Amino acid sequence: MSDLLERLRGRGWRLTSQRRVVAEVLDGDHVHLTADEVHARAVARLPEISRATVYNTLGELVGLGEVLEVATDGRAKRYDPNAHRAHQHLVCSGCGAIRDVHPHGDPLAALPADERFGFTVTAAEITYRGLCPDCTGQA
Amino acid sequence: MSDLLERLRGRGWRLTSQRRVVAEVLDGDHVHLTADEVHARAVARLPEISRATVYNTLGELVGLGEVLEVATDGRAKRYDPNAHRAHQHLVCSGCGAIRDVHPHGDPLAALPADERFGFTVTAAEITYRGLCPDCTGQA
DNA sequence: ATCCTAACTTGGACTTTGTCCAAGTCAATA
DNA sequence: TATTGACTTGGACAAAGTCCAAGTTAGGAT
Ligand SMILES: [Mn+2]
Ligand SMILES: [Mn+2]
Ligand SMILES: [Zn+2]
Ligand SMILES: [Zn+2]
Repeated sequence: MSDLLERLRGRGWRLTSQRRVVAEVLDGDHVHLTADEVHARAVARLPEISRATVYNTLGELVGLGEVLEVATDGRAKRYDPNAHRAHQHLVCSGCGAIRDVHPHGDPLAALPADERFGFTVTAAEITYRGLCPDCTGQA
Repeated sequence: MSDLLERLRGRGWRLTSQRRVVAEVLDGDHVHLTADEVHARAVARLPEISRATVYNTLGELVGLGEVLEVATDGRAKRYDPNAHRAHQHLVCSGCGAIRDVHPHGDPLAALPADERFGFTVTAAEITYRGLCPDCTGQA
């Protein structure tokens, strides 16, 4: 993730303390934070950072393909820095926990041509749902 | 969908004009309306129906398994009356159009045991993304 | 080292989507 | 047709996100 800052500089970004902090917060490969969670953690390091800047920066990172937007429920979007290895998500219906998972095969291949209705289909996102070990116990 | 009203009566529902109208609006198998779209169409038939009742009724139908909630973007949830035949969704990234699709194979089968992290996995939702015929033209 | 300025950040107003509640209405049973 | 608990209503409230005018600053130019 530290080379993320390099890549951004290469793209002509001004390296502000705000952007640095957002990048730090997103560090790690199994992180799926909401914008407000990113903001809360950013504030811990840089108390005056605003919500607007967090939203702006996340949006820019998504636009550059450095971060993925994940909408597994109808609630707040989650921001996923693991943008460079294709993966899917396993979500606990009890507590909302999210894990990265790697199903085998190409999910696109399962959609036959006569089910594509003339669309140019470019991606398939799979959300697996179930109960995590903790939530399986207390029904 | 007219037997939906029968099923609901069987479950002890009061058959109010509001619920009847919401059921009528949801009639059809390839409909994916937002709550506000349902409300707008319901108002056309029953001008005094409230947003709260539309939300209540949709929530109840989802709870009964008669309607599915679909969250394909980070925007408003869509309500899908096609709850009795398993299917997935193909979404146009340009205009948001949604089609029901039926990929072959069991999507759950693609997730190996060592990628389940102790979860009891019960469902897999696939969102295929691409451009519809109309949007493929004007880049 | 200092200046300059387009790019960036900020707080708050605003929008969209959805929830909640107290008060009023009505469907269904008797 | 009387009763009553289920249902509906409007509006207040909340969560998630967008937008903007005004202020600040990173980084190139001097
Ligand atoms: Mn992920
Ligand atoms: Mn559908
Ligand atoms: Zn859980
Ligand atoms: Zn389209």
